[in-house]
Amino acid sequence: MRIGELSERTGTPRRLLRYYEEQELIVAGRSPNGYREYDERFVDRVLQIRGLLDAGLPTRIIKQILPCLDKPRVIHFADATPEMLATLEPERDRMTARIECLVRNRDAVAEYLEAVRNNTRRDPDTPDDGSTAAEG
DNA sequence: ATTCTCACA
DNA sequence: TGTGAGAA
Repeated sequence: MRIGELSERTGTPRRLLRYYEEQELIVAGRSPNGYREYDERFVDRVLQIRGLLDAGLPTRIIKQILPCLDKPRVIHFADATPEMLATLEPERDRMTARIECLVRNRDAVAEYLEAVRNNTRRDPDTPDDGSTAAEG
């Protein structure tokens, strides 16, 4: 498939797909006319990249771990340099911290929503004549 | 349609 | 990290 189709199927702007290629996150084949050619598995690959990026990982790190994620069943221990592991561990901790932060905020929002629901059980369309100022 | 590069937030 | 514009 060409870049347009991959773009639609991954919800990723074409511009961004080329950017990922420039960052060496993906490598596209080329048609005789110079157009990029992608095969089916790039759909999942791009989705995974988006996920890692969204988790806060820099492209530089993703580039390193992507080959390992590509073949989850057979991890290439030889590629796991001490330097790479040293880089990855802080990233793992950052992800953990991010998750905890999200959980806190989700709970805070949920609590707010709950409180608001309890206070606004009247229909918003109903004119307010002030008779409901004090409740409960 | 697709490609590239330069510049910028 | 991601986008816009111009040109081919």
